[in-house]
Amino acid sequence: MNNVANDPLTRKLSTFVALSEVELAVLARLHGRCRTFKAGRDMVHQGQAERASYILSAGWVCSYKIQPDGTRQIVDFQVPGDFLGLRSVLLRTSDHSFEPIVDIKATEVLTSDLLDTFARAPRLATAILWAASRDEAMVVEHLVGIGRRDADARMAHFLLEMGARLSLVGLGDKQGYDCPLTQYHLADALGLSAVHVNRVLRQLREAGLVTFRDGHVTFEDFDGLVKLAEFDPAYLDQSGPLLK
Amino acid sequence: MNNVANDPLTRKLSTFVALSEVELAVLARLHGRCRTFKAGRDMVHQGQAERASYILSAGWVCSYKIQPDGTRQIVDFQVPGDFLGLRSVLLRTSDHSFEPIVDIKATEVLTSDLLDTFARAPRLATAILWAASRDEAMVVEHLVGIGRRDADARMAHFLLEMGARLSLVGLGDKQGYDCPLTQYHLADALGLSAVHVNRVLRQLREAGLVTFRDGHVTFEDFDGLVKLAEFDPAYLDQSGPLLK
DNA sequence: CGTTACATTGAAGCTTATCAAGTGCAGTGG
DNA sequence: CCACTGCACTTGATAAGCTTCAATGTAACG
Repeated sequence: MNNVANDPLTRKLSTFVALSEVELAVLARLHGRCRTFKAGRDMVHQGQAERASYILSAGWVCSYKIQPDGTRQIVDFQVPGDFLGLRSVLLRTSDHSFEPIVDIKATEVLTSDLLDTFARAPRLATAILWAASRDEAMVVEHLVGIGRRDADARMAHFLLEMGARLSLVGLGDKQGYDCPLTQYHLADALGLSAVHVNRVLRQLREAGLVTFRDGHVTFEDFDGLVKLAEFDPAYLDQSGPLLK
Repeated sequence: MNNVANDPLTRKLSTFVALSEVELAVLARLHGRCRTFKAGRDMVHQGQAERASYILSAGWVCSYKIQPDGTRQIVDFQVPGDFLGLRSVLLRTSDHSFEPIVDIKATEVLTSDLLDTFARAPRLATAILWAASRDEAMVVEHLVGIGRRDADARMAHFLLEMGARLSLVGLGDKQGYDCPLTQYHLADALGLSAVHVNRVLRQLREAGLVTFRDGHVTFEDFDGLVKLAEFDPAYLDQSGPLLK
C-alpha cells in the first residue's frame, strides 16, 4: 500500500473532502491485490461478467466499445487515480472493454469491500461517488464535443481536458504533459478518421496553439487554445488546482 | 405517496432486485414533495448549485448542455421512473439543464435523505446505484452512436432504445409508443440538423421500418430496424421484460 | 384569419471520410 | 551491419454525408 498520502487517488479525493486518518485507513484497506497489465492486452472484455473494479496507480488505459462493423469508439481514458470499471460492477455484464495503452499498475477492488465501505465510512463513500459523478460528467462533455463541436475544437478541448485531469494528480501543468496516445487513439476517441486527426493536429501546430509529438503535448498558446475550444472546466469540479 | 407498487420507479428497480416491505417503505419515504412543472420552462439551470434531485413520475424531460455558440446537445431523455439530476447532487454546480418536454409530475428527493438511505437500506441503495449505472451506460451508448453510427442507424437505435426503456415501465411495446418529441429535439439529441432529421425519418418510413408522426412511434418492421441499427440492448441490463 | 410552431423539400457548399501512396523510424534476424 | 518488417505518421485526390439557406406546407390557436 506504500505511501497512501501520495497515492494519486487520495490526492484526487482530497480535492473534494479532507479525509480523516480513519477514512484514509479504510481507503487503504480498499486497495486489494496490486496487478500489472501489459500494453495492448485487454483487461476486461465487453460482455464479460465482472466482479471487481480497479484503481489505476500508474499508466494510461482506455475504455471503449466495439461495434459489430468493427469500428471502435473510445469512451474515456483513465489516468493514475482513476477507477476502472466502477460503473459496471452493478450491471450484469460489462458493457465495454478496457485496454492498457502502456504497461500499467492497478489494484483490485472487490465489489463487496466497496459496498461495505459505503455503510461504514459515509464520507469516504461520498468522495468515491463524487469521483464517479465527475467521471460521468466527463463522458457527458465528451458527448457534447462529438455531437456539437467541429474537429479542431474537439481536439483542442480534449487536449485541454486531459491536461486539467493530469494536473490534478501532479502529472501535467500549463506547459504540457506526457501523453502515450497514438493518432489512432485520438481518432477512435474523437469520432474522426486517423487521417483527419493528423490534419487537425497539423493545423493546431501551425496556428501556434499546441504541439502533439513524440509522446508529449506542449501548449504553445494556452489561452488561444481555451478560446478555440471554448473550454470551461466547471464540469471537472476541481476549482482548486486547475492548470498552474 | 399513493400506490407505491405501481409507481414506475418501483417497477423499474424491481427488475434488478425484489424489494422487501421495509425497503419499499424506505423508498416511499424518499419521495418528498410532489411538484409539477410546465412544458418548456427549465427546471434546473446549467451552473446553478442544486441541492435536490427528482424522481419523474409522469411526462418526459430532457437534460442538455448549451454551448457558448448557442448550439444545444441533448444528453438524455428522462421518462417516468427515471431520476433527474442524480449525477450532479455531489458536484458543486449542476453541469447541465433540464427542460420538461410536456407538463410533468416529479417528486423531490433531498440529498441528505438519499445519503441516509445508503446507510440504512443497503439493498435499496444498491438498486438505486444500479439505476444510476444503467443511466450512465445509456449515455455511453449515446456517445457511441454519435461517434460511430451514421444518421440512419443513429435514429433507428434511438427509437429502439426509447421503446425498450418505455416498455420497462409499461408505456410501450413492440408495436410502438407515444412520443412527445419534435424533430428539433431529435436533432439536438442525435447531433444532426433538424432538416436532416426530417430526411432520415422519411427514409425510414419509406423503407417500411418505422413511422414517427403525430406524437407516436410505430414500428412497422421491428426486426429490420434492429438490424439496421445493430441494436443490442445488453447495456440496458433489463434481460426480463424487453419489448414484447 | 393572421400568427405561431412544426414539418417538408430543393439546392449549394463545406466538413470530414475514404482511398491511395509514400515517409521515417525502431526492432528483428540473417 | 544491413536488409527487412511493421507501425505510426504524413500528404494528396476524390467523394460522401451532412449542414445551411431559403422557401413552402400544414395544423392549432387566440
